[in-house]
Amino acid sequence: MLRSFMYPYMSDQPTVERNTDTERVGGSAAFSPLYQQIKALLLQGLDRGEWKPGEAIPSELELAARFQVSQGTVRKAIDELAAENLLLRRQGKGTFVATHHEAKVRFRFLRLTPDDAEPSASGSRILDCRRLRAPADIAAALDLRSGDTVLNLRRVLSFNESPTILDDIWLPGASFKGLTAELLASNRSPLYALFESEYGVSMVRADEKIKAVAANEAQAELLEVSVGHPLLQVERVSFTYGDRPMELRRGAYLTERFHYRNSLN
Amino acid sequence: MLRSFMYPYMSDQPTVERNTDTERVGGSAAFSPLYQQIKALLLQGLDRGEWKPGEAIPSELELAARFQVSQGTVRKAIDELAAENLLLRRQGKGTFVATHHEAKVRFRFLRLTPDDAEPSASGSRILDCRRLRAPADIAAALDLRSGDTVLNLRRVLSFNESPTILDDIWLPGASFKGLTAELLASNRSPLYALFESEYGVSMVRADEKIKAVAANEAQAELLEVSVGHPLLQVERVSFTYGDRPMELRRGAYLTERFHYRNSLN
DNA sequence: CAGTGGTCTAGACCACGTG
DNA sequence: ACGTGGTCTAGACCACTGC
Repeated sequence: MLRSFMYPYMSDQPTVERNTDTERVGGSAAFSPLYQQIKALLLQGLDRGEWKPGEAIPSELELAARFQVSQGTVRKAIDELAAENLLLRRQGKGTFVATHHEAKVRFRFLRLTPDDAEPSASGSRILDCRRLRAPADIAAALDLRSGDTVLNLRRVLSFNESPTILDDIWLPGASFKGLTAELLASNRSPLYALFESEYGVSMVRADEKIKAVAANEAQAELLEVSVGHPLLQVERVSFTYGDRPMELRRGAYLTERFHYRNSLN
Repeated sequence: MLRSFMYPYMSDQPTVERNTDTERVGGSAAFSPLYQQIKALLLQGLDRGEWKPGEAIPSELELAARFQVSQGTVRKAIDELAAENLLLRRQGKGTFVATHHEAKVRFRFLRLTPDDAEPSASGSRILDCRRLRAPADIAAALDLRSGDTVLNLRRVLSFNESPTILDDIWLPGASFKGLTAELLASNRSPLYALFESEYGVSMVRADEKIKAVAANEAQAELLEVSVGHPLLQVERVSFTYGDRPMELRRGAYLTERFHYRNSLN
C-alpha cells in the first residue's frame, strides 16, 4: 500500500511504503515503523555520499515533503541518527553530517588521556606502509577473502617528544587506493579525518578488546622501555555506515603518564 | 505562572511551573523545557525510592495527569531516562526501574570477558572488610570529608577456579551501615544488586581509568603469577542518581584468557 | 525577518501483554 | 476486552542563527 494516495501532490522522489507486516517466514516479527524506514533511507544517503561529512542535510520539513511523511516522523529518524553520533543537530542552523575534523569526535576514538593536565604536543612517525595479501585473521576481521589486498600501516605516536603509542593498522586495499607513506607523512590531521576527506570512508563506531601485555623486543625498542614492561594492548575494529568493518588496528600504549578513560552507562 | 489554570481539575500533586527564562545573572542561558522539569521530578522520585528497582512506575497517562502536562511531554522525559538506562520500557506492560538483578545490566558494569566462549563458573572470596577513617584521596573521590568513616572491602574473583580479578573497594560508611564480611560471604548475587536491595543504593553510571601495570608481591601471590606480571589496572568511580559518587573501586585484572571489551560510539 | 531545529499539545490508531 | 507503551499526524508556538 502506497502512502501517496493520501497526499494530492506526489513528488518524483521514491515514496515510502508502509510496512505493517507482523508475520514473516520463520515466524520472527519483522515489523518496521515508518521512522525506521526513513532512518534507513537517510543512512543510504549518507553511505552514498549524498551529503558529505561537515555538510548540512536537508531541513526536516524538506525531508518530510520528499518522503511524504510528517515532520515528526522525520524528526524521530534524525533523533536516532543524532544519538548514534552520525548526525549533529544545531538549533537555528540545521542538521549536519558528523565529521572527524572536530575535536569532539576525535576524543570519542582517542581514549588515551594524560593523567594530569591537557593533551600536549603530539607527533606521528610512519614506520611502514605496504600492501600485501591478507593473512587469514586480518581477512576475517575485515570481512575480506583471505588473499585480498590489504594495506598495512605501522606508526609511533609521541606526546611531548616521548613515544607513547604503537599502532599496527590494517585496511582493505580496495577502499584506500593511492595511500602511501609520503601522503601520510605530509598529513597533519587525525587519520580518520584523512580517510574521510581523501577516501570517502567515515568511521562511525568501533569495538575494542583490551589486555595488559609485556613489551616484546620490537615494542620495547620503539617505546624506549625494557623488554617485559607492561603495555596496554588495544585491538580495535572500526566500522562505517551499515556496520561494515573498515579497519583493524592493534595498538600498544605506554600508560605511565597516561590512562585509557571509559564511561560505563 | 502556574499551568493549572488551564485545567479545571487540580490534583494535590505539586504542579509543574513553566520556566521560560531566557536571561539570568551572568547572561548564560538558563531555560529549562517542561520535559526536563518532569525528568527532574522523576529522578527525585527514583532517588527518594518512591519506585524501587524492578518495580513499574506509573503509566504515562497517569504521570501526565499528575504533572498536568501532555502524555507526549512525559514520554520525552521517560525517553531520556530510558536512554540513560535508569528506566526500562516494556511495551504492553509498563515502564520499570532498572535493577542490577538482571544479566543485561550486569554486563554493562562487568567488562572483563572470556576470549572464547561464554562466562564460566565464578566465585568470590572476601579477603577483608573493615571500617576506617577515609584517607585523603579516597575522601576526595567519594566527596567526603577526610576523616569520615569509609568501608574498605577486598576480594578475589575467580573464574573456573582460577583467580582473575582483585578488587579493592571503598564505600561511604554512612550509606552502608551493617555491611560485614559474613553478610558478603553469604551473598550470591552481584555486589551492586546487594547494594540496591539491602542499602537502597543504585549504581547508575561509572567512570573508569585503565592502565597496564606490573604485579606487586601481594597481587602476584593472590593471582598466582610472578611479580612483574602485566595486569590491567582499572580505577572506577560509580555514581548514583544525581551523579553522587558512591563507590571507588581499584581492580587488577589478569588478562591471559580474558579481555576488557569496549565500544566506541 | 525568514528559516532552522526545539517544545508542547491533542488525538487517532497499532502492537503487545494479560486477563 | 482492556491497559500499556509505540507510532504517526497536524498544528502552534518558542529559541537560535544569520541575513
